[in-house]
Amino acid sequence: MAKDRPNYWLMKSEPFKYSWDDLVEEKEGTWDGVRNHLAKNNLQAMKVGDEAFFYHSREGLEIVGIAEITVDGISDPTDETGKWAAVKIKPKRKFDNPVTLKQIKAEPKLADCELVRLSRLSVASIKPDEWDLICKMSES
DNA sequence: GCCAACGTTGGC
DNA sequence: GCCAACGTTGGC
Repeated sequence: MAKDRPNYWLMKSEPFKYSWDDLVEEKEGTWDGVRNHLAKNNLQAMKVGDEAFFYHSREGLEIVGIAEITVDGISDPTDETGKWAAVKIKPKRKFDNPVTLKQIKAEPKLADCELVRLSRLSVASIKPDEWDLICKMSES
């Protein structure tokens, strides 16, 4: 348990559509509405216990906290064709200091992460060392 | 509000 | 199967 690290992800949401506070209020939220194949692949690769950064796009442009996957591999309830995937998440920890996109771009080690490279991808994967670094950045 | 990047669609 | 046109997304 201790040595096996979960997978790490980054989930983007527009705060006026679905914000971190909305998730906290709901206690558990379904991450649906994804209509991008790469993002779908990432969603399907998620497992219960994986952790994901919660990122506010368009407004804020910062990672505001960490969510945990509570249910994996469900089909998107908003999709009638049944082709798209979704997961359920719950808030795990809010960052003391949100990590902004500007900070991430200013960090050479994060310059080639999926968030920066594929700015339009709504569900990106995060490497463990990138995860650690961003967590550290949120503490200072 | 603008524009660049990317995905999708449709004509050939 | 290629590629141009178009729509959408997201950073600025």
